[in-house]
Amino acid sequence: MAFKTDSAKKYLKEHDIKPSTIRIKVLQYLKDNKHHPTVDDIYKELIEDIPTLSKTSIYNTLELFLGKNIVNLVSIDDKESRYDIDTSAHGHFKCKSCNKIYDFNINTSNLGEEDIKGFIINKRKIYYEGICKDCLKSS
Amino acid sequence: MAFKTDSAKKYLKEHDIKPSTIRIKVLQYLKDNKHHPTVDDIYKELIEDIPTLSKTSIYNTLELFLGKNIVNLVSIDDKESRYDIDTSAHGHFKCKSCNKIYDFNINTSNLGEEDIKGFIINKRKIYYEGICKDCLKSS
DNA sequence: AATATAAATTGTAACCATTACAAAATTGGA
DNA sequence: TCCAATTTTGTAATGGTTACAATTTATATT
Ligand SMILES: [Mn+2]
Ligand SMILES: [Mn+2]
Ligand SMILES: [Zn+2]
Ligand SMILES: [Zn+2]
Repeated sequence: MAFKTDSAKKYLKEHDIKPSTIRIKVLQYLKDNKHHPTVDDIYKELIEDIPTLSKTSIYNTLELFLGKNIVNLVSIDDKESRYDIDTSAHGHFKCKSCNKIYDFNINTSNLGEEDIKGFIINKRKIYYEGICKDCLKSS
Repeated sequence: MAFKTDSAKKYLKEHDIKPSTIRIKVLQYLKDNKHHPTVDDIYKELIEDIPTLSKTSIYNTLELFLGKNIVNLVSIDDKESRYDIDTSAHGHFKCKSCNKIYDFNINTSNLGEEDIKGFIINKRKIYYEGICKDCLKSS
């Protein structure tokens, strides 16, 4: 637990979120596990600490976080949603072999957005898929 | 029906797909309706022609088309999958107001993919969301 | 402290797109 | 025509997500 409870409380308050027990724990989990976890990943970990935890609470919390823009939804997986506490602009690469999701930096400024000039762009989602270096090496 | 039956047959054969009745109809629909339809969109239209049509057949056909790389999956909508017969490299913009999905050209060559150098990239999916020009005008 | 009110959390059922799978229908060749 | 392979259908199951009312917890008031 690298991300301390006090930091979590402060962070939530700064983003206009009342720091409840579950919100603090979810935020800590996201800050400590930046590997784009699913709802189930988070639930399975937190149920250890909070035996009464409901999966609905994880959904509620993430929905709240999304609304406050402190997490981003990563829909690179067709089955279940993933969540990313890193809201800086970056792309995601999913390896079809090991299923790992890699972050990579992007430079959208010269991507070329002439066709949608005059549109308001709120979110840019960049999803790549293929085979990662590690998997290529071991084959 | 701009895309003729004979052209559809030829196209399917060229891509190693046996041209069955349903496959031909689905391909024609996709060629004539490039607005990224859902399974239900396709089903609702084709059921008019083929009263015995099963929705499973649409799923089967699209799964086959995906495997043969003649359609792309567009996952910009969180609820249901969309399909695109245009497999050329382009991005998708979804307007949160009118829900229309726009195509736009991209230039991934200067997007910056240094972080995943050495990876095999099979697919690039670029999803934007925001408000389109038309919706901005009428508000 | 006790009470009242609001907010957070839980539990359960429903939703619904997608998948699994076996039965039925169709196709094409011998 | 007969047979086997392929295609298509119908139905049930799956599973992530959502709706929502009940319960619990936090906060404010007296
Ligand atoms: Mn990320
Ligand atoms: Mn498109
Ligand atoms: Zn890999
Ligand atoms: Zn619009």
